[in-house]
Amino acid sequence: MPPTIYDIAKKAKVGIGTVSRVFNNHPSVSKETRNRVLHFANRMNYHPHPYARGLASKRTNSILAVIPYFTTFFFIEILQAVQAILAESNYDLILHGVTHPEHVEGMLRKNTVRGRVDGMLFLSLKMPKKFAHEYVNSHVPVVLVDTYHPDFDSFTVENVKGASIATKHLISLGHRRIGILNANLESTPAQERLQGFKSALKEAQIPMEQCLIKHSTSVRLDGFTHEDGYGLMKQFLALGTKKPTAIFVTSDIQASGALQAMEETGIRCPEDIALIGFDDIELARHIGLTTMRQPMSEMGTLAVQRLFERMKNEKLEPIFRTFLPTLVVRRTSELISSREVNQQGTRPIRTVVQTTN
Amino acid sequence: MPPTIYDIAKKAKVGIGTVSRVFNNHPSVSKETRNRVLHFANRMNYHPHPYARGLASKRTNSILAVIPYFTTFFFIEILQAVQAILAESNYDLILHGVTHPEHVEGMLRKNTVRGRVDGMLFLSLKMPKKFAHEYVNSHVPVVLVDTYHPDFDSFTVENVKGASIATKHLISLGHRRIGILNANLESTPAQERLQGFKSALKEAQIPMEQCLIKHSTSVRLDGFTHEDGYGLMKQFLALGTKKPTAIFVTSDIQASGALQAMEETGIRCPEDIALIGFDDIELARHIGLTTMRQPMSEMGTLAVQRLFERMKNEKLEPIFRTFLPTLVVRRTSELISSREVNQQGTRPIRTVVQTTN
DNA sequence: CTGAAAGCGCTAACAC
DNA sequence: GTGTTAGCGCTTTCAG
Repeated sequence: MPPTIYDIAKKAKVGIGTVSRVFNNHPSVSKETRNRVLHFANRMNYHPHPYARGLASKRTNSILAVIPYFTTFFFIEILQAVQAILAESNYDLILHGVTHPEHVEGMLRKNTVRGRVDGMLFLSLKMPKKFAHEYVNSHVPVVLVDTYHPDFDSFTVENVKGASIATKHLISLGHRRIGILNANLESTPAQERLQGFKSALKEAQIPMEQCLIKHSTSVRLDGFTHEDGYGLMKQFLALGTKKPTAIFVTSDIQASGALQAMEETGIRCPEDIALIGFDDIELARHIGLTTMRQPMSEMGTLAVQRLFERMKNEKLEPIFRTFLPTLVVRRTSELISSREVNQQGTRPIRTVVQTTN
Repeated sequence: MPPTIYDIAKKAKVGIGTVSRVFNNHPSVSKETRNRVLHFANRMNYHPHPYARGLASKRTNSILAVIPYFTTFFFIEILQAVQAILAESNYDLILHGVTHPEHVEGMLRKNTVRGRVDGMLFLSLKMPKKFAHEYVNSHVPVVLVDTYHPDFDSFTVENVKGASIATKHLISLGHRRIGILNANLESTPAQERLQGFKSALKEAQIPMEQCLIKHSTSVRLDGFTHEDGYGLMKQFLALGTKKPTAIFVTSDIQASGALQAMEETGIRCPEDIALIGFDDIELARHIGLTTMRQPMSEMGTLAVQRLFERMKNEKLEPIFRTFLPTLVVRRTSELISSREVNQQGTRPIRTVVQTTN
């Protein structure tokens, strides 16, 4: 049986209250008694029981991260940043990957309303109305990432602008027949990226062609998958002479599928069709994919920091912070004419990060 | 203030014990009262407080996963399987990525000894002696994954055999000058894979050449990184005529770096140098890398299942289960002579999984 | 500065 | 079957 506060109180010849104060860094403990308590606590290897503490104090020292599908790179990279900060602050990270959107509500009720955690990071999912209301009233600290709700702090990516920058990049390379390989239009990012794509074309006065606009109808991961990229690219390649010369693909993972389809068909990239992705997951670097980098690590960091602030200060006005993706130029959008050639006649993979305004 | 067991007991005109029994599926509650309780509980949106429950019952309904470096694909894929099972069973997953091995002890003490969790999954880290002893004595359920200790259930990969199979695959393709691009030899998997490599060469009576054996000295992720693969491959390529015709790379992520180095230098794969990796992370499929597949999902699943068993039944004898990696043949080890060529003159990416004995 | 006492919300005997 | 009661280990007044 691990020692309790009583055991160490007895040894140190003090009341349990004093022991408690010591472990909560309460100022009104004499240095002397404090040291004595610490001494015995240490000797007996005492550690406060988190649940007892949680029950009595209503603080749990842990936060909940709710993410869709546990597996995606995007979330992994965000959570990595989150976890780093939490570890420093002695907080636990509880992770809930929701597979079916309809599971969200039950999970929320169980975990947040009943003092399971001190705060919640809610990523990429629609916050149910019912809960939005309840959280605001009951002061449960919530921070949203990659999703928006007026009543909460939100950290989101500027998908529209990002898509527009991506498209303009292709235009600046001289492309005029530009396609978009999109995910499922049910998802907000997919909608926004389509919008950015269209606006860029419009601005450049390039007419839109319906056959160059393709999107996934798959529900799995909202179509942000290798397979969807592969399949849709096959459709593009079947277009014959009406093929685009460049394509904006709405995620790196789809782009990797698209590249595979091209390789199989003998269509070269960027010579025949240039490609630009979205996300800048690690994979993008490995396959030399030009893409729009989302500042995942930064978003994760800022989101937790904000959550901590909110946990300290009940009533902060919600802030809405937005991140602009950055253009990262790699091989799949190299300008053919200016391409560097080395001794062996091959192209080096290199990464150029451009700061966009 | 959320309703407590007292609130709903009052409404339902029963004692709190009865309410408690209802929520713990205790058999001795009449169907009638049970329904009445449930009715009011539902109406008042009652949910038991996890911490109060944990304090009183000594069960927390959550398990801890301790992993090194939060980011690696290998762990992500294992945890994905873990999380899937936990979600079904209504358990919470608490995640601790340890960045510095010396942090392990403090973390362990804080979380497991004091009833923070019901059980622990311990991945890829050395279990400190002190704790091994303590856990066994205090009956804390622990299951190890990708690491071994005689006192606990362990699920590990047969690195030696896997490496041997990989090497034999290259030999069977006709290669005789075979190199190994290894991670940091400090790490156990690196040692074991080197051992398997050597034994396969020996068995085939191929003399070993020191210049074909290279390993990382980097500490970051024990050298299992893209950068290390890139750097070491550059060294191989500098070997000139003494270059190997095939290389066993000890992880997919290193192989991706190696491939990049080859591309930059104009060395073709598999024509000039064939490659085989280890892991079969998602990336491997995307870049057409032949590799040894580790059954990560299966390991994760079996590990939690075993953990659950152990949580139910205090005193089980530790089991030691081992997984044999499977050869997955893709483009980087294609047999040049028998390669399929399609109309466009390009090679299709295809995956062949071979069952090995 | 410190001890005593009253809970936090629930579980688990123990009676009836 | 069901109510009652004593904790689980800690925090937090309230006195002194």
